[in-house]
Amino acid sequence: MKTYRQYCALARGLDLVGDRWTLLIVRELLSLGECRYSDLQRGLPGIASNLLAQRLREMEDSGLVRRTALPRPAHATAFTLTARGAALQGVVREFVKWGAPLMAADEAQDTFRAHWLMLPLRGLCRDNEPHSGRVVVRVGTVDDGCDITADSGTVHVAPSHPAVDPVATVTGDSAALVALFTGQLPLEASSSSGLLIDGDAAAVRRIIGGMPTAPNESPLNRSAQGGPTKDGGPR
Amino acid sequence: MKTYRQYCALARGLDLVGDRWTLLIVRELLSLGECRYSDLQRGLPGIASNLLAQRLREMEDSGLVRRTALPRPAHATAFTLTARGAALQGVVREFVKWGAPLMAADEAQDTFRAHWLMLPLRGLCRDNEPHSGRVVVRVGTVDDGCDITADSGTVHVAPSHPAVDPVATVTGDSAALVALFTGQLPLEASSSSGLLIDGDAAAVRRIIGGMPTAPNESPLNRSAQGGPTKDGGPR
DNA sequence: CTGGATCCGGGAAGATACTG
DNA sequence: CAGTATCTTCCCGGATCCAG
Repeated sequence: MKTYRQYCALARGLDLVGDRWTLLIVRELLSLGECRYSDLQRGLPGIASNLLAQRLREMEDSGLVRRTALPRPAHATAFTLTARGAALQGVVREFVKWGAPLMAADEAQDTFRAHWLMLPLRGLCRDNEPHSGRVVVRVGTVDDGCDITADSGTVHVAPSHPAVDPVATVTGDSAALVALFTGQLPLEASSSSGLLIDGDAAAVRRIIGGMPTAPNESPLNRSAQGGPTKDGGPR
Repeated sequence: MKTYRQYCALARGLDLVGDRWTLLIVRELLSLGECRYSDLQRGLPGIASNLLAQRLREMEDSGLVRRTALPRPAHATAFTLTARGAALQGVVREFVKWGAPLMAADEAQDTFRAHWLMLPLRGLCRDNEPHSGRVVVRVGTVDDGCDITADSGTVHVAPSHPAVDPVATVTGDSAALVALFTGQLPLEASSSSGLLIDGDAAAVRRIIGGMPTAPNESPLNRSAQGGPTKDGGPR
């Protein structure tokens, strides 16, 4: 992208990550961690192959991404965020918060990947049974999804891992998934709304952020960092 | 911009504000409040006239900007952020924090407007004499700058206003201004660093965030929301 | 004077095919 | 698997012109 040539922190930031697709690449690396080229392609439907290669090169040059060679298979490469790249988390988090209301509109032709829910889910999920032991709930599949681990009050959201055996798996329609985790769709109504809950439904209930949706405010707007938020909400 | 066609809050957010110049227009409206077309042109050096008009139309269509007719002069228009547009403050704030380290590199040919400092300054300034009465320090000029008001512990940063008579005015080299307010340039050294302080230097000292710069962390990285400042946002 | 519209050249993005 | 090559399309940038 052409630089704005403005001595301004916002403009200089946009000089680096304002290009089309760049922030979505950051989303993938922030969610999935270390990625192969083909992982990124799968997580970024619609991107042209040459563009992905070009962006990765630019991001490497500007110190946001690190490229490492994998031992096997041959010609395998891994892409990771540098500390500087990972520092974009705050930007992405605010963007997700701001964009949350846009998820209400259901453009049917939009593609969906279950692992895109990871970033919002990190702010949405709670352990409603802080005195119970470890359970894992999977959203999506092994190939595309995430494992939500609740353990004595803490919650962790990680990419689906084959070695993990979840006690419950939630799959189904994208809009219904969002509605479920934002509390707009009660768990009981899930089966009639394009959602399939396989396994221990109680485990699913345990991790769903239970707060009732205030009018005009999506739960996605809560701080994704947890803790005693003094946040005054969006201004 | 072409939509990403992804059912993801980040992607949908970028569909609306990911276009070139859009977030910089938000910066102007967030800093300055109500703006005329020509105000925006002055604050966005480098933008083509047609592009500014097109962006404003798009932002109006997507509910980020409101256009109102001014009584005089004839055919004068005012552009303002809607609540939804102003809600981008969090995104912009995080972007400014992330971009702060990029201000160290001094690309001499980058243009500079003093009012671009307003957003960072809202997080940077403190009232170091909470028991003193109201003083106003101007950074920049009446035409392009901001008035920093300290009053019994609170700080407000507003666009320069002709009716205001500051007790001190700080002007000078852009990099030196940044260094001064990030605490990297002591006030005493200012005169030899391309900075001109006109008036009551003690008032300037009063509002400068005094913390010594920790290694690897710019003071710009402090939360811009911090403290009990019931900041009502722009305007 | 303010707030645009119009035209055009260059370059970035998009689509697809191909390769070490 | 991880890209490159090539072609097309369309957005951006710069200049100029125009209506109220």
